[in-house]
Amino acid sequence: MDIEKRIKSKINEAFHTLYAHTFDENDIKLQPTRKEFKGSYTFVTFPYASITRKNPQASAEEIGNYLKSNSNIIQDFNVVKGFLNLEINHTAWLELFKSIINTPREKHLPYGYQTMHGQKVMVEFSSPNTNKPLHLGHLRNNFLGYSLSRILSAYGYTVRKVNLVNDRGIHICKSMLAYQKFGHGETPASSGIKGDHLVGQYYVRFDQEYKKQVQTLVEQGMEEETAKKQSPLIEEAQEMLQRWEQGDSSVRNLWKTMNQWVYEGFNETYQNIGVSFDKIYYESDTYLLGKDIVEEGLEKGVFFRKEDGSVWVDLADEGLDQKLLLRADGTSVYMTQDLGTADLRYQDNPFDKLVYVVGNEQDYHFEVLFKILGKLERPYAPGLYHLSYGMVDLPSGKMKSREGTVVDADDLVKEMVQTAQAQTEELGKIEGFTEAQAQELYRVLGMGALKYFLLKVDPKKRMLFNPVESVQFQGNTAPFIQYTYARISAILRKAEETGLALTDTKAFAHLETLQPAEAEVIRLMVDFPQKLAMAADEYNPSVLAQYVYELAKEYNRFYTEVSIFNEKDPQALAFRVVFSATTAEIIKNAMDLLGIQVPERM
RNA sequence: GGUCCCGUAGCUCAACUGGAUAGAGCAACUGCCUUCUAAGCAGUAGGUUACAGGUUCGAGUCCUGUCGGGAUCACCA
Repeated sequence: MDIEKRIKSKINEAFHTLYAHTFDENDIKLQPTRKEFKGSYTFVTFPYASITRKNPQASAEEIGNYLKSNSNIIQDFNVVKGFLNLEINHTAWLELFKSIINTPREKHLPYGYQTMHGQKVMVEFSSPNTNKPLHLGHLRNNFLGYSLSRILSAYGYTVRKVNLVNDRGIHICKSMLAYQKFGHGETPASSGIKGDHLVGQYYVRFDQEYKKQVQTLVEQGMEEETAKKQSPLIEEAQEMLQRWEQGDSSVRNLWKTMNQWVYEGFNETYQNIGVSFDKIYYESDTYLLGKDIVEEGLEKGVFFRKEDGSVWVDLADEGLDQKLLLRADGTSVYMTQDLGTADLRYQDNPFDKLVYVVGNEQDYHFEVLFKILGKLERPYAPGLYHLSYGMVDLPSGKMKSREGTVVDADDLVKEMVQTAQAQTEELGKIEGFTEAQAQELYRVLGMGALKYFLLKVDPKKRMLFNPVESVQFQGNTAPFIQYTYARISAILRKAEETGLALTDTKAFAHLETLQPAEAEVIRLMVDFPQKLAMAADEYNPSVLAQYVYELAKEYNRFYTEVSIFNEKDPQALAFRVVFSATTAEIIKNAMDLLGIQVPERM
C-alpha cells in the first residue's frame, strides 16, 4: 500500500465531489508536515483558489472535512492558513508496517529494492594515474562510484563497474626516468615501501631535480619558459615517451615493472577500502583508439580539417567553441581517446547508461564529449552522464601534491582505524571480544566513519575535509548509525533467547495504538523506497546517507522513550521486537548501499 | 577577459526541487545511567540565507545586477 498515493487519490476525489474538478494524480503534491505542527502529510491549497473559488483556508477546511469523513486512514486534520495537515491513524501506520514486513518475502528482495528490469548501466570510477598513490580526492571518487553502483543495482539496474587506469604518458615517464637515474635498483621488496608509494617518490624526485635544472638554466641567463621546455630532464622524459610509443623493449620493461608495483599497491588499497571492479581498462590499450571515429566524423561532415591537417569539431551552434580532435601530425589527444573508449565499451558490453564519476574540473571536457557523440548519432549518447563531484579541500586550503599538502589515502585509512581503536578502548566496549573481532570492529568503524564523512555531502558540492571532525564519532556520523544498529542487535539477541519472533506480524495482529516515536519511525520506513529512487535518479548517495541518519536518530528517541522488555501488553511487546528488527534491517541495507558495514556489537 | 559552479548559525552540512516560524551535527551551556549498550536522549543559546532590485498568494530556491570564492577556457590527461 502506497500511502501517499492513497491520500492523493482521496484528495482528487474531494476535488471532484466538492468542486467538480479532476486532476492527474501526479499533479497533486504532498509534503511532510513540519515538526512544529500536528500531522504527517501536508497538502498546500494556495495554488487552487481559482478551482475552489474559495480562499485557501476555507478550501483546506472543506477538503480536510471530506477526507476525515471519507477516508479510513485520515484520523484528523488541522488547517494553518492554506496548509492542510493530515493526521494518519495508528491502524493505518500498523498496516503500512505490516506490508513492509511482508512485501520483501514475496519478492525475495530486501525492502525497498526493485526487481531487475534488464537495463544496464556502466559506472566508471577511480581512474587513477600510475605515477603516484591514491589520495583523499580519489577516496571521494571511489566511495561515490562504489556506492552509486550499489544503489543502481538495488534500483534494478544490471551494473558493471569499470576502472580506466591512466598508465601511460609523460607523467609516467617522469617517475620512470627518475627511478632510472636515482633508483639504484630499489624495489618494493628491498625497500619495504608499498609499490605505489615507491613510484610516487620518484615522481616527486623528478620534479625536484627538474626544478633545480630549470633554476640553474635561468641563472645562466635563459628565459624561464625556454628553460622549462629545454631542460635536459624534460627532454629525456619526452624522448622516453617516444621510445615507449615505438615499443622500445628496455623502456617497456621498466614501464611494466614499475606499473606492476603500482598495481600491487593499488590492489591493497582497494581491498582495504572495500571497492572492486568488474573490468579494468588501461589507457595503454585505448590511447590509439578513436582515430577511425575522426575519419567517420569527417565523412559525415560533423568534423572539419584545417589547412595544417588537424581535425576539429565546431560546437559554436551549441554555445561552445571549436575543439581539436586530431593533431596535424595525426596523433591523437585526450578527446580522441575518450571517443574511442566509449565505442569500445559499448561494443564490450552494450549499456543503457554510462556514468563517468570524474571531478568537476572536467565539466567542459564531458560536455564536449557528449555533444560530439550525440552529433555522431551514437545510440548510447542519450544515456551518458557525468557525475561531476566537487573537490575536497583541507582547512589549510587546496591539496597540492607538489607542496606536500596531499592527504594520502593509505595514511588516512590507517589513522581512522587507529582512532576507532582508541575511542573504543577508552569507552571500554570490547569486553568479550577476541583480538581478531576487535580488529575487525576497528576497521568497520574507522572505514565507516571515513566513508560516511565523504558521502553525506552532496557530491556536486565541493567540501571541506576537517581531520578533527572526520574522526568524531558522535552526531551525524557512521559510528552513531552503527551504534544504533548494534543496540538493536542486542535487543534482538535477547528477544531470540526469550523465544520472540522477529518477523511475525500475527503476534501483534490486535495492536491498535502506537507510541508517537513508533509512528514517526514507521513514517521514515515508508519513505525508504522513495529515497532509494531519488538517490538512483539523481546519482546521489548523500540522499541515503541523510536518510539513514534520520532513521537512526528517530529510533534512538524511541529507544530511550519506550521500554521493550518491560512492556506488559504482549501485543505491544511483540510489535516492538519486529519493529526493531525491521529498523535494523533498513539501517543495514541503507548502509550497505553506501558501502558501509554495520557491527552486531560495539 | 569569456563560460560554468558556489556563497545558509562561530565551524561542517540539510532544506523533499517555489510553501508555514530556514533545520541537523560539532563547539558552548543545563538536565538524564540501581531499568533493553550514555558512541545515547531531552533542553537552552546561536540567522537580515553575501548585498541590491525584480517576478507572485508565497523566494534560501526563479530572473537581473554588484561583491566575494572556485573551476575551466592546452595541439596536457
